[in-house]
Formats: sequence, C-alpha cells, structure tokens
Amino acid sequence: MNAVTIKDVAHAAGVSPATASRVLSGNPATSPEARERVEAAAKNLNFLPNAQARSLRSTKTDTIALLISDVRNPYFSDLAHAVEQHARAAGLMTFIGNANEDAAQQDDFLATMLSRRVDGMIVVPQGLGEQAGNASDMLRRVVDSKIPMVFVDRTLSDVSIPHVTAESHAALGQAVATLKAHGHRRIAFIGGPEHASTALERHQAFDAALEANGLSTNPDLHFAGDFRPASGADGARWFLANEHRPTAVVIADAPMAIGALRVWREAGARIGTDFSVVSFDEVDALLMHEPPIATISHDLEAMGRAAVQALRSVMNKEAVAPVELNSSFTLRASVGAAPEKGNHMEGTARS
Amino acid sequence: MNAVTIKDVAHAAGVSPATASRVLSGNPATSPEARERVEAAAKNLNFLPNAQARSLRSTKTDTIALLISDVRNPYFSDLAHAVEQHARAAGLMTFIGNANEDAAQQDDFLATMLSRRVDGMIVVPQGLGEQAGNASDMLRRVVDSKIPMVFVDRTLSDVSIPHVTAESHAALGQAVATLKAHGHRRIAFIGGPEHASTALERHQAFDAALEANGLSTNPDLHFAGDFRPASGADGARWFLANEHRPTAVVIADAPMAIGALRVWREAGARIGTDFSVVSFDEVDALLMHEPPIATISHDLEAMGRAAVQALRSVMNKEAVAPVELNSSFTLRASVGAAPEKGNHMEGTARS
DNA sequence: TTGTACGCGTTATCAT
DNA sequence: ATGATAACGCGTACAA
Repeated sequence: MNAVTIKDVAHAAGVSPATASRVLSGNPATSPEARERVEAAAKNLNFLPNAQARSLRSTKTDTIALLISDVRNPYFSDLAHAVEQHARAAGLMTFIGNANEDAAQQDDFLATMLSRRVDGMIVVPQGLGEQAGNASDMLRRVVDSKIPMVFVDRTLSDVSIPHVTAESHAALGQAVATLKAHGHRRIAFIGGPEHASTALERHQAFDAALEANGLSTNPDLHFAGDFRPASGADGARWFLANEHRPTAVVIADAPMAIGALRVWREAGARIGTDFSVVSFDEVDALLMHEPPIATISHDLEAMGRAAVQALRSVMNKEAVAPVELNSSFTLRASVGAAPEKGNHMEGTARS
Repeated sequence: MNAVTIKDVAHAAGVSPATASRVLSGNPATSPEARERVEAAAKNLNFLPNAQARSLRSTKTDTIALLISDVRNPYFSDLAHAVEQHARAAGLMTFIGNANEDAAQQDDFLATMLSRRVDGMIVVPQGLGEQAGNASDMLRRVVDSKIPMVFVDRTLSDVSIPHVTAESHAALGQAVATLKAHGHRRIAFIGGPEHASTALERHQAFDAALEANGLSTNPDLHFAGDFRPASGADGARWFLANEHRPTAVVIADAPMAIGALRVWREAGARIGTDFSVVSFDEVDALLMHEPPIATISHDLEAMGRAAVQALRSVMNKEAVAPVELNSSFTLRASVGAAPEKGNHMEGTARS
C-alpha cells in the first residue's frame, strides 16, 4: 500500500536515512539545507512514517488507552470525550476501549493495549462479579507491568493506583436536606452493584446524608441495582410495591433512572406529586422528562482533565495525589412536597 | 516494563526462538513436546507478544479503525458499539476515533491510523464545510493508499468507496401519511448540514413523501440546521416565528430535536396539541419527553454488522455491493390532530 | 521437526 | 552536521 519508507525520502533528498530521520523527528542536529530538502521530499512522496517500526525502536507510542465500561452510557461517553480532548492537547492519541460491563472484554482490551505498548492507561476498573472490588488477574498483571496507569471514576480496594474520583456527600447532603424541607421523611435509595466503588460511595454518602439531616437510615429502603436500565425498572416496581411506600427516592445513575421512569410512567405515577425523584447524572433523557428530574452531577470535563493530568504525571515519574472532585445538586420539578397522606393504608411520615 | 521477549521464552523452554515463534503462532510444524514446553514457559513468564514487532514483520495488525463524528451522539455510540461487537466476533480489534465534527481531527485520526497500518477502516465521512460532500485531502490520500475502507451512515459524492447507508423514504412516507391523516397540511422540516449525505437524503425523502401524499413541497418550510442541539433550538424559534405557522414538523436528528424541544418547552408549547413533532433517531431523551416523540429510526445494530461484513469483504478482495438499510416509523403521542384553527391570525391548512 | 540467518522500517550510537 | 551500522522483537525462507 503505502510502501514509501524513510529510505525513499532520504534517497530523493540525497541524504542518508539517518539524516532524514533526524529531520523528520525534529532533531535539532540538522542543517537548514538538509531540513528543507528532506521535508520537500517527504511531502512530495506523501511519506507517512510507520508507527510500528518507529515505536519498536523508540519504545514510545505517544498513545494512551482509555478503558470505560460502556460507550453507550452518556456519563462515560462524556468522560471519554473529555479525556480525548485533553490527551490530544498534550500530543497523545487516545484509544477508547469498551469493557461493555464485561470482565472478559476488559481483559481483552488490557492485553491488547499492553501488547501494543501504549504509553499509559486510564481505566475505569471493573470489579468482578464474584470478588467484590478486586482486580482481575489480567488487571493485576497490567499493574505488575508497571505501565503508567491511573483509575478514573472508580477505584479498586486491593490495588494501589492513583485515581481521580468524585465524591457525593456534598450533593446528597443538599438533596436530602431539600427533600426534608419538602416534608419527606422516608427516602428510598436505588443503588448500584457492590463491585463498583462508586456504588458503595454513593450508598454511604446517602446514609451519611440521612443522618446529617436527622433521619434514620433503613436497609429496607435500599434496593440493589446494577447501574443498568433493567435493574432500574426492577427498582421502580420494588418502590411501588413497598408496603409502607417512601415519599421520595434517590437513584444512583441515569440508566437506572431511565428504566425506573419508564415503569412509573406506565403505572401512571405523577413524579413530584405522588413521590419525588432525584437521580445521579445530568443527562438529556432526565432533563427531557416531564417534570425534569432533579440531579446530582459530577463535572466530567474536569474528571477527564484531571485524569489526563494525573497520567502525565505518572508517565513523568512525578508523585501524584489522588483527586476527588465535588458533586453538585440541581433542584428541579421532580421534587415536590411529600404527600400529606400516605398513598397506601399507612399514615404519613415516620419517626 | 514487560521486557520478556520471545527469546526469553525460547531460552526458558530450551528451544530456539524460531521454534518458540512457531508454537506461539500456531504453526503446525512443531513437536508436541516443544509445544508443551514453550507454552508452559510463555505462561510462566507472562509472555505477551509485542504487537509492534509482530505486525512490522507480518504486515497485518488484526485491527480496524472506526471513525465517527461524535462519540456523545447516541446514534453514533450505538453504531460504535455494534461495530465493535461484530469486529470482535471476527477477531478484529476496533479503534474508535472521534472526529468531533471537526475536519482537522478527522484528518489527524486518519493519519494516525494509516501510520499504524490498521487492516481496514470504517468511516463516517465528514464533508468539509466549504466543499460540500467532497473528501478532504487527507481522506483522499487514505483512499489513494488503497487501504481497505468502507463508508458507513454517510457517503461522499466525489469518491468511490463501498458504503452502508440507510434510506429514509419508507419511514418518511409513513410519517407524512400519518400526519396527513391527522389533518396536517403544512409540515416543516428541520434538516441537517448540506455536507452530510444523510442530510441531503433525508431532505429529499421528505420532499418525496410530501409529493407522494399529494402535498406540495415548500422551501419556506425548510430550516437548515447542522445536526447539533443549538441549531435545533434555532430551528424551534424559527418554527414558532413562522408567519403562517405549520402544524407539524419533522426533525432530521435527535440532537437537534432535543435542542428544539427545550425551546418549545420554555415557550409553553403543547407538543401534540399546538403542533405535532416527528424526529429521526430513537433515543432515550425523545422517548422520555412528555408526550413521547414519534420517531424515524434506523437499525444501528444492523448497520454496524453490515459495515463490518462489508469491510471484511473488501479486505478479502471480494466484490461488495452498497448496502442500504430500511427505516422505520413509530407513531407516538407527539403526533395529534392538526389544530382546527391557526394558532396565529392566519387561517388553517393551505391549498 | 528444528535451528540459523535475515529483514520488516525506524532510530540510537558511534564515528567522522 | 552527517553517514554507516546496529538493534528494537518478531516471523519465515532456507538449510539441516
């Protein structure tokens, strides 16, 4: 195909391959004359260096890998976009990999990236279903390989890697305080899978917010989903069937919220009237809902930027401290007053 | 980092590098004994072949590139997901590139992929703003390089490359017929940028649908957007300001529809009552809207599958015919009866 | 079946 | 500043 090599360029320019190489890779030890002739020849022949050979020799690829768990989740595609833009600004190409919520695909991608000798990796680590929060063998192998790596969004408990995450306490505190101000006392939580550190953090932050607002936590009001729409739908049905139905619910990610809202719509529930809803992730689908859903959101632009910056520090062998970004709560019409009377036989608020 | 090479494996197994290579690449000319020892050594040392070196030698990478125009558009992330899954099934790794609606980024990605010697490329071609529907110099260079390539979703007029696209006539025919059955006669169209072949195709299909239903086309009822939310918002304002307001509007993609619906919501318009809306792309945000928006959609799973299959054919030097997928229309509550009386001073339907 | 030797395209080294 | 040479890690003719 593109059989034009640096030798051809050198020949056309009347210099040695070494000189051509120096010119083309910006080595200052070149004469202006050689520079001019080589560049002309290269442009003339449409020379495109073979990245394989180049990095085989130089042991760098100017490429990083980004492993996310689901391209189709707007949360992660926003993150991917931010990482890509900032990496690009730093002269780094980004390979986006999609674990597809599947440990096997995660491992595949990791192996491929390792064999391609990327200069670094930004990873949203998948916990394994079985071993909660622990690294897979492949991930451990990547860690052992000492390739520069940072975790983003999530962390893993059994491995020490710099990470960029987001806290939820601030926003959940505001959310719960707001709900309480509207008269809500029984607030349910539809959470994520235990193997994701974000699921754990959000759950804990929720409980902390309840206590900070003088409400008692209640395991019965917690539904364990898996961050995906179907489990949100299950959670919605669980919520409706609750024998002493809460007056509000907080949902730990947008895909679950979307699944839940579908169910509630079909059931004829009036969000913001019959009960109130707050969800994580500020995505179009939640804002389009009528009424628009109050959200807890993280700055994914900032997260992507911080992740790239952290990775570059690691690549430069600089020390890097963990980064924890803030969360923000935006009140919208899906939060209304708690119903005066219970929707079921039971009374209203509880002690 | 991972300094373990095939030599190390060979040494540990007590064979020559050549034998180790043969074993590891499945060459049948190996003794069971050698096979066993080499495989044991490889596993033991955590050997991972250097992809750079391997493909430098073998001139294949088992990798394809997918260039889309916007990761954050669900339409394209669905497509990316489908391509990735089918490529994976065929033993191909996919590099997803994000042109970010920017010709420079498209060219960057193309150059990088070319220099990495991917085995093939699936491209959603970006037209340049200036030269409508024409290939950029870089894209032309890629074409000249003879690297296996197929276009997906869009095509380019000045270059001959196999493509997988989707037609809109069937669904738009149904959509317009449905609108007409509901009494609509003046139907607006918010279209995409001319340099995208899909924008052109959808516009033409819309006009054809009008004529097929005995309605006359009217350039005044066409608004030229750019497939992005802000232009959809502009289109929505244009629609409201129309001196003889149409009773229905068809929008050519979801991002524009979302932008438009925001404006209409703020303006207090009642979709499905004041006027009816049909949009391309069946995405969560449109389904979550109240009322849910009637959609014209394409099967992106099928599109991704067809694209991968077409590319594999090209890679095998087989002939490949262009593929055109069907569209489907789903009626939802955003389509209602045309208002009996004009919302403005003018009367109702027109001749 | 196995080993030796060479080359893929590039850059680092060491001379000059 | 430039050129000759070796080497990156791997696969494959060729010879044995």
